Amino acid sequence: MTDPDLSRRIRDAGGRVTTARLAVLRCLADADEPLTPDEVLEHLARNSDHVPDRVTIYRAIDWLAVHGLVRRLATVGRAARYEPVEDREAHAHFQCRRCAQTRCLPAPTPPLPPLPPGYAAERIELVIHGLCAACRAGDTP
Amino acid sequence: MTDPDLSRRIRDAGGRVTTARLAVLRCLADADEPLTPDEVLEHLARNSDHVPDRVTIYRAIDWLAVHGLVRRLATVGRAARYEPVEDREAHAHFQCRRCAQTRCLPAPTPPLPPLPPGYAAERIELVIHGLCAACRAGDTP
DNA sequence: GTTAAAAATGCAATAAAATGGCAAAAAGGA
DNA sequence: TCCTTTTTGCCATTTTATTGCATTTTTAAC
Repeated sequence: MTDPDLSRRIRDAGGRVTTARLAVLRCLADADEPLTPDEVLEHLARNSDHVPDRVTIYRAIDWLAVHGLVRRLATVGRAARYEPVEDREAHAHFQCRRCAQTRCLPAPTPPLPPLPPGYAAERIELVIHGLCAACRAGDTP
Repeated sequence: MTDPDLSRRIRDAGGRVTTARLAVLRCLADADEPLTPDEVLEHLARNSDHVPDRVTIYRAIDWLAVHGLVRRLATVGRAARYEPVEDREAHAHFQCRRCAQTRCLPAPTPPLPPLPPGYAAERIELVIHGLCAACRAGDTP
């Protein structure tokens, strides 16, 4: 997705197109796995000249999440992870219990189970826990 | 599950049966939804005379998790949530995006999607995101 | 292009959740 | 009961995230 496209998405969501928002969205869109705010910061520190403050990253991600351009995932690790909301959708996430790596897996969304009365479902997430290839190759289970 | 049963599970896992471990396991087993370490502490503070230190709770939960008596869930909120590992298994979790309440839902475990080579799946978790009845009843979406 | 209002950012301080080190206390077998 | 090992409590520290406020940037109007 090109920068003008991303800018447009931000403007359509009713916000100002700022360097930070664009850079964060760009970063998440380019990454092939969900990132933590700190990972986003690292990426920007490596690939941009002007690196936004950590707080700005948090606020940009939060704004993007509230406006539906980005999604916060359920994670087992300590830090939150975010991925861009795109069309490809319908995928699951694998989480390594050793290194906390999180990656996307192609998988159909399972059917929605019945909810208690009054509850409203908005999204369904499938998390596969286990060991990634690298961690399984290394010793200690 | 009775206390002797829980003690037995701890001893069988190869650890000492301590007040803290027993109390934490008891607390998680009695709760009808997954709890955070702080919630466990609150429960114990209300229902016991000797309240273990917060750090002890963390360590007890961790020990129970490492030894398979308790399970850490994937959460969207900041704090980790744990549930006891029992037989009833095969259930999903609903997470309210407003109040962060997490509750168990009866739901079949979906089929395991194909993993990249070298990856090993150990558990599959289904998280339903949405609004609980209470939060939906209250105003602002 | 200026300019002014509104929105976003940077910085410092603070909060929340979790972890590490170490001496004191408790478990469990002899 | 005594001894060894494991666990606990307390304090300090780390990691992750949030808040307040002055300054800067964005954007729309001129």
